[in-house]
Amino acid sequence: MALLPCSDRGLRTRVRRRDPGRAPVRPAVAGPGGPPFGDAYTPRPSPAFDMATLPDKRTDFIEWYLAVVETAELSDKRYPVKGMNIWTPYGFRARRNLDRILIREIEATGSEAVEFPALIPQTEFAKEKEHIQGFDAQVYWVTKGGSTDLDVPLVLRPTSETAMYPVFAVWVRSHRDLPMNLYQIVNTFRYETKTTRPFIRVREIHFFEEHTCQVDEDAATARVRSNLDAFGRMAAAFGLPYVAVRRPEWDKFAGAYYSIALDIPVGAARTLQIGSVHHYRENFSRPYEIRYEAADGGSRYAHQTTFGLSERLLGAVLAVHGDAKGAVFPREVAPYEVVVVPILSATSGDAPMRAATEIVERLTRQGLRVHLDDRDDRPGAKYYYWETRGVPLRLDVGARESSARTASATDRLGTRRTVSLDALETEVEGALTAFDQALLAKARHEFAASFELASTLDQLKESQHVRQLAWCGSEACGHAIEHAIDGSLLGVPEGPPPLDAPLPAECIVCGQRPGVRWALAARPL
RNA sequence: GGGACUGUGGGGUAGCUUGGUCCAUCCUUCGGGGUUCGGGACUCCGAGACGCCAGUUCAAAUCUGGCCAGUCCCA
Repeated sequence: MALLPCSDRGLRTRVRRRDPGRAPVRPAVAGPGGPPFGDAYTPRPSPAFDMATLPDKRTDFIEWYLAVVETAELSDKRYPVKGMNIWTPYGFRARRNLDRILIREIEATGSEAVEFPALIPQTEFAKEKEHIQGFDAQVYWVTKGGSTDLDVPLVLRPTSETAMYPVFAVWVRSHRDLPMNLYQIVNTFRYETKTTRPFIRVREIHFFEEHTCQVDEDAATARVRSNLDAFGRMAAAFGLPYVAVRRPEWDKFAGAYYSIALDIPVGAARTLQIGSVHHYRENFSRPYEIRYEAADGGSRYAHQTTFGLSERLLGAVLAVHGDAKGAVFPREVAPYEVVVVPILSATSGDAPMRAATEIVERLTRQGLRVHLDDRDDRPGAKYYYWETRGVPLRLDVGARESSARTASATDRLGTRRTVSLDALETEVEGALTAFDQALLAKARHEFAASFELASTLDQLKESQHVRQLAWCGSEACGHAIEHAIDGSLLGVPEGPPPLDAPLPAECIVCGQRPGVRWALAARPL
């Protein structure tokens, strides 16, 4: 086979992992002189692998996550540069679906796709002070062309403000040019020094970024709202309950007037930021001279906004929906929505295969992403295989079904039903819709259970959830909260907080200041 | 920026403290044959590794140095 398949032949890896129930295999003592041999050394037990057992999601979240990504073959970690993801055929299918959802929703709000270059001259990159400071430690530099040093070093874009805005300055002339709402989906590069994780923390980021220019602050605020609404529709497609939080001053995007982050709870007491919307006011339009002539003849600076998302959404889908068997995809994200497994035996004849082929053809014509698993393998092996890969719906056709003109449908949450071939299209559609609803309901239930009210500093410290607390808004108290939980003050929720409770009169730290509001705090993943 | 640790077939590992019994163990994977096929089949045959470069030594997966890659901790 010349090309690695994107389906059930799989990549040439099968991941096995240590039985999580086993005692730690590494000796606790490791002297400075090297490996802990001698008396302190206990031989490792021979590894026990069990395909059915992933690490426990509750207790070993990260290990579980990595195992899910590997067994689902969404990514290949065997690349010699840290944090650079390889999109496998199966993973790329998921990524395409991710992009499709983002494109559909953002274009519905009147945004247009563009693409700007990946290399940015140092001179442009350096124009906005806070921005450059925020990214300075994270940029890759291109300093040579061949063996010749470049006159002006080039930055490999960590984000595209500084690539776009010098050009926006040329494009924006009149108030009639506004609003200008543009987005691009490109790769950006950030030199992460912390541990990288597939989809969640990478150095080459598959980045969705919308950049807009508006006539004034109110129009920019309206664009922020519009982005938040659009994100709500995107999140629905991903089946992801989330909370929009206005980040505290010290944690906003470099150069922003304010930042609203989109956070989801994952694992125990952790949160994952899956996107952000920023209001820049004139912070960039002034240094980049993005000015327009207003209706009254005056010259004004544009007010700008940005909206950023990435493949983290895929990580979030895995983190939220995945279970003890592996990945679980909502139908819109799923590489395949339906897999058909013909069940053949010595006595079954070719009727099951004929029925399976008919099903695949009809559902494909219906616009579904369907795959026929006709491998020479046992049915049970195929069931496990597709379950680890998160396929929403599986249709089995054996001798019993084919003679009855039916198929047995099992969704990824375990719901079984029999569908009639006469009404195949509508019944499969119904099963997929029901699956998505059940998945979302499950996610919402877990979302609601992941927050906890903290009324005292002790409660704040001991909570094993995302904390909802009363905060006066001062930076000193904010840092006290962060110190107490060894995490971050995520900020103030936009709209109602996750937990419906009467707002205390006093800040959890200082106990007195006015201006108290609900805030959320957690350890970011 | 400072410190510590790790690197063995495609994946996971044993071997390393005390160099030789290792043309490297086990599980899985991969290729081929046969019997099978309604929840991870069995069997037979075959394939596949000591990160890289030097050094010490009669002898290096094992010791030393450098490099590369990765992980963790502290700033």
